[in-house]
Amino acid sequence: MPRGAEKRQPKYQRIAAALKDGIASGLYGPGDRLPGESDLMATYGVARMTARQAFAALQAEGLVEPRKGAGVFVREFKVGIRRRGIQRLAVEVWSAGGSIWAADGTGHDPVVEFLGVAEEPAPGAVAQALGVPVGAAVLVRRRKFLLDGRPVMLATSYLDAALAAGTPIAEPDTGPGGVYARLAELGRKPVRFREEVRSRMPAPEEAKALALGPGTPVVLVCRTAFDADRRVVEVNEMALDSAAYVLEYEFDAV
Amino acid sequence: MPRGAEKRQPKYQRIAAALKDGIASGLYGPGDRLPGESDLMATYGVARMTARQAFAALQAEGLVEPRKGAGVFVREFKVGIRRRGIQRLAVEVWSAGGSIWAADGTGHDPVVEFLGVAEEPAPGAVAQALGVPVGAAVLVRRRKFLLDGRPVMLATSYLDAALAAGTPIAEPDTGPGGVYARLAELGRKPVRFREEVRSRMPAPEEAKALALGPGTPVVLVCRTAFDADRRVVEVNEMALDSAAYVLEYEFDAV
DNA sequence: GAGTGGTCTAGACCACCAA
DNA sequence: TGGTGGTCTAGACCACTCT
Repeated sequence: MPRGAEKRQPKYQRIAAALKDGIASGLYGPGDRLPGESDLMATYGVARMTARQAFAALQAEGLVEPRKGAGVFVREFKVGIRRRGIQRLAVEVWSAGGSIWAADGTGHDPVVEFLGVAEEPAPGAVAQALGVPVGAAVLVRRRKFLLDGRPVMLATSYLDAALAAGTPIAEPDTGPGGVYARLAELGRKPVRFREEVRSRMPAPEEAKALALGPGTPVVLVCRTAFDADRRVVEVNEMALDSAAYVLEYEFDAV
Repeated sequence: MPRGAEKRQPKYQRIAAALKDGIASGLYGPGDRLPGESDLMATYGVARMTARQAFAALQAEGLVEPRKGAGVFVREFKVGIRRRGIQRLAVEVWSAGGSIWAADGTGHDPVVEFLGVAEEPAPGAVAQALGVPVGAAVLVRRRKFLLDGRPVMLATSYLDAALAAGTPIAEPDTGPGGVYARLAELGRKPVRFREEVRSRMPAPEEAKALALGPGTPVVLVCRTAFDADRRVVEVNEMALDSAAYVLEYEFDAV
């Protein structure tokens, strides 16, 4: 084999690969502390910035998490919330006054932190979906969901202000069955839903609000609710901690 | 207010924020070149590593993309593929010999790069789902999908080898309607699907195979296909370029 | 108080790209 | 060929955590 043809790989990548092996092999388990920067400097005979680059590569993959003053630790993944996209929105769930979350099978409901409700001018895409003029007032409800004290989702719900103003929908607590039950009482019962799912890296504000470690993407779910006349009654934009969620959609082939 | 209480923000974050403003305001549009490292050093009077840290922060958000020898450029997002999770798997699509992708509305089918088919011992989770003993031979089909020459998805399909071996399913080209049409001919027609959706940062191999820039997550879709007896006939694990895809699920509330 | 990671400096050599 | 980003060194001071 040709001499010196394969050896070209940056030092920091070799160090990162070695650490990754240690994680994969179980030498370092979830929550364990990895060798520190000075350990790597001594072990591999490199400068500190090189050791830091190795850690940066692992952070970018979301495998490790540095803690100031303590060390670098193997990520512990949160318990997955299994979000059953279709069953959870079945009419009987919310029409019976139940929480949509009960269908998610976590065993216990999350804490909802209410961040506010307000009338605001509609963003372009939302206005178009709701069928109101761009800039028209829409009711905006913002909430944060926490499970075991950890934030897992941010949700922003948009409704036609002409429809929802003055109803319990504009209150912090919308009552049993939530917004959908109230919409049904207003004669605008949601009968069909569309969820669009995307993913990207979080903006710094999102990372802070969800307490995301480096290398953790957010999953964006945009749900549109339709009534029997195919009119849009709600648009709900959610940002989920990708380390906390599995989205499940189960359906028949016809 | 307390003196000196607010001014504490690292230089590299201030520089990153200034660049981000430039992107948000349209000063730097998609594909534009940003000021280089030496520009930042001169403009802000910082060392090179500090300027690089600022760029690293933007890369982690997936906003910019460095090109060796050329500069740092604002990311251009790919055209979104709208993947209609439910309609695309309707029986009539593949039973008529059509491509599942035709329902995705991109206007043109992707190129499929066949990476191989083989019998391999089943990974634990797959074996359990397929109802075969752990380590039993399963048929594994690996493919890469490209749109306009760019890779957008990796797919690994698992089937019971006892069922699929010796059939067109074990061939590179499975014929009109694909694997599902062949399963139907074998009396194991898929009638129900479950898709589980996750997201995380890619491993280096995935990033390379999908030509992902830094700061681009992958969306993982694990599809399980059931026949009329609720037996699992296929498990398909897919890794999607999150910058190329929007997943859509539309369903009734009952 | 000792050790950790966070930030920052001031240099260096290299491979790659564009003019 | 000149400028770009990629890698790397050898120091420095700081805030924080742990004990």
